[in-house]
Amino acid sequence: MAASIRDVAEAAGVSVGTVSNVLNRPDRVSPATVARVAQTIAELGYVRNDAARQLRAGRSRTIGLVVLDVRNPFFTELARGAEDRAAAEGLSILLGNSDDDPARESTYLDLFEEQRVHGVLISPLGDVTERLERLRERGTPAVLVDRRGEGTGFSSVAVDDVAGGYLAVRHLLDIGRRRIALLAGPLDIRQVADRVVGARRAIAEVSGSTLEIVTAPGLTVVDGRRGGEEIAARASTDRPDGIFAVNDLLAVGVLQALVMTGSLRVPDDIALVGYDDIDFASAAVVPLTSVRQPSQLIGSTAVNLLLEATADPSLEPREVVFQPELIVRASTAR
Amino acid sequence: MAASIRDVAEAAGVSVGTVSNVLNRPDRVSPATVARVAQTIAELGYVRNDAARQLRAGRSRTIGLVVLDVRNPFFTELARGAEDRAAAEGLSILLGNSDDDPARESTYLDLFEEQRVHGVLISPLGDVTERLERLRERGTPAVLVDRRGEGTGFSSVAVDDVAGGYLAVRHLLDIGRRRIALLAGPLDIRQVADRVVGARRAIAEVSGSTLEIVTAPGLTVVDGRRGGEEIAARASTDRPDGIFAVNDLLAVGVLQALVMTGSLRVPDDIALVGYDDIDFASAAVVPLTSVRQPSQLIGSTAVNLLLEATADPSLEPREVVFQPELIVRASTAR
DNA sequence: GCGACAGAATGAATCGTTTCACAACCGTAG
DNA sequence: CTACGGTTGTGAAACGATTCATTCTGTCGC
Repeated sequence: MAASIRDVAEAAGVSVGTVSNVLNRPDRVSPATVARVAQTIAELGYVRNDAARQLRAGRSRTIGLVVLDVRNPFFTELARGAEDRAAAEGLSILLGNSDDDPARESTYLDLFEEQRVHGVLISPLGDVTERLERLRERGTPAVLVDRRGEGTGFSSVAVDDVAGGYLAVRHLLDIGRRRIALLAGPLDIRQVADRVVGARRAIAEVSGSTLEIVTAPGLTVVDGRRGGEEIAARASTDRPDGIFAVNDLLAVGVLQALVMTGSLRVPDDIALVGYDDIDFASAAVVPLTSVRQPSQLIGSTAVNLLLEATADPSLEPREVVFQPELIVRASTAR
Repeated sequence: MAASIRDVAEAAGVSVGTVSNVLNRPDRVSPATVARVAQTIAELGYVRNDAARQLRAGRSRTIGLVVLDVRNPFFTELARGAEDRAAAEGLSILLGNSDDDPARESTYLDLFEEQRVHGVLISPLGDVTERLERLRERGTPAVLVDRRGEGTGFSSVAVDDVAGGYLAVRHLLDIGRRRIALLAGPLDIRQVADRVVGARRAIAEVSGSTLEIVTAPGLTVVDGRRGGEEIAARASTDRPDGIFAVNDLLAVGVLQALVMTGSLRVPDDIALVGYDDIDFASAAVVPLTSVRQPSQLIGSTAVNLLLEATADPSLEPREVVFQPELIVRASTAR
């Protein structure tokens, strides 16, 4: 039904090989022939069949990316960074959303394996190193994103969450706050735990400062609101003068709780710092100071590492760690 | 390097055809042979090569989906609905984000065409009907999402935005509000215009009610805040007692502006209705009444229409239109 | 006028799977 | 004992692009 390279060859009066050369190495073909073939391609509406191409090449021109949650702007930005970088190499991104479900993660890896994907970028959930090793034996490299490679033997791109936690709390201390509350999510999430470590480090540097850790069951706005309400209800002597919420959703919740009291002002009574710098952070009632991660850069860097590994599989794995950046807004501005 | 079906056949002492049958129609093979082949497949770590499969089949087992904006929860939910439905048919979803850029949209269509995708779901941006017709001639059906098919000859799945606008304003009238302000985004966005039409219809039904249209330059929280500030600054005689914002981001902005005045209360002084029912709507300072669209259902229905069209390409195109649903929360509760 | 040579074009082999016409085998009914 | 139907299994022919060794063509130098 659809025109194949053979049809084009016949119509243009050349061999299939020549048509292929026009498509892939036009410099090896005389300009006149290139023109003629291009013409018939247009006339016949010929479109290359990627499956045949892949079969011959042994691998596809697609990079598989598995993220924990597509609804999280951090990951969509990351995906965007990866996509743009990949496009520059003529590769495309197949985006999978594991949605915090190991079964879904595994299904995507199966799919990628059957597709003989060019490489895999993954922000791993379950224990996938075994799977990834199998892929590597097959010649498909993998790069971990938003997670240190550590002893896994894979390259990785991550953000220094310890530094991020430090930045946030150090900033609160720098503007004169001393009684800091840290609103954390589940401490078994590595990112959360690291940010707490960083916060402790900052506190240790300033004598007379104290850190109180309040844990929330999740990382949503509602969780944040609960935490904020608890804090707002305290006697003023028992209240912190600075709060670091380990992500922006929590911070937004805290902000809502404080604003609703009508008496506590941000930042005058309590200064507030969030994490992730999502769009909502700058659009909150009181624009939120937050710690920004270079999400697009993480994505593009991950693709770079992947390309490196493709070019030379014997290369030692590399661990790239980016430093987060503090974005100061009204919620901590004096 | 990687084991092929031929290697499996040799190792198991059967023909390639038999291995293929074990994989695709195990009922045609004796149980003993199935077991033996399955065993060697496991031993050799054989994984089917999808490219070869596709080449033979003439089309891939993937559905291409192009959305306007992956960061919009409406579309990620839609994608999720499509994905789940597709998975049930053994198909997977290739997700493309056009990001309001016709060039990106076009690039994705190129990619899908080269991949001989099973079908295309698209929430179109530029004029793509010509492209889609070409795909259809090739045997690749397409379904439009979040947009009426109208005279295009393609099936479509959309939401009745006129009804949505009507629902929102009718609700404000039902709770006794009469001076309604409608905070709109750019009126050349079809969805926005339709919601305005629906709002007018509701107003026309209740004598003594008035509708004032305030247009914002965009659809973000910041735009909403500006609009809200303008309204809050008015003399009380000139102030509406109900506001319908054409999306939740605008509504959140309005809410922030009203709350910040400290004197205007929601819903006592002004009731507020949003649109889309994003997560933030229920998590706002005052939980937001909103109009919900069945996003997952739209996605799964779109896949259904696609499968229909695949099964019988001569079928007349169908237009499915879903009705939105009003979710009442505190921002309008008496 | 001849050989050499570069540039251009050819066409067959190959990638790994599915499919389908056919062969082999087995048990059973006549 | 044979013929027959049904089940299993076989193997070769596609699918469409790329690649590479080979052939062809024309030009140039001597």
